[in-house]
Amino acid sequence: MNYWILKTEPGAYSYGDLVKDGKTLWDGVRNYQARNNLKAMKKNDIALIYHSVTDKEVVGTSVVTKEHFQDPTDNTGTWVVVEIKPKSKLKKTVSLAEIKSEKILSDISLVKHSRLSVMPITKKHFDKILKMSS
DNA sequence: GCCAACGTTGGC
DNA sequence: GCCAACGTTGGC
Repeated sequence: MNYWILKTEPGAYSYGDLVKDGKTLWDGVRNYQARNNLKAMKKNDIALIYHSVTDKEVVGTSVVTKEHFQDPTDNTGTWVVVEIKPKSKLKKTVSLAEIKSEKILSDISLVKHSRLSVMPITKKHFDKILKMSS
């Protein structure tokens, strides 16, 4: 079981949209590192959903329901998607500022590689963020 | 194959 | 709205 963070601009697609849809294809990823992370995602892995730009906070968790396959919005065969469904909304969102203020979270990818849209997170860090959300 | 130019992302 | 960071593109 692995843990991930998926970043999205809530103006484009928010966690609320995911809840409303019940499931979604995480498409439109056009970055090789992010793609490689998508490819490493396994069914039942857990991903935190992070709202970038306007909110800058982690808002909920999701579950991988289908492992990677070709992105239907891409005809070059280069890019892939996974399917996820919502798991649970955080009782309290965890902001980027809060994450940065926690010493053990200060060097996670979310902070260090702010432009990467799909990134792994260790269980320890995942648990810490969940703890901060309750 | 190098690197300058350019476009995009995302925090502030 | 600005700008730093970074990835990609294209000329050489």
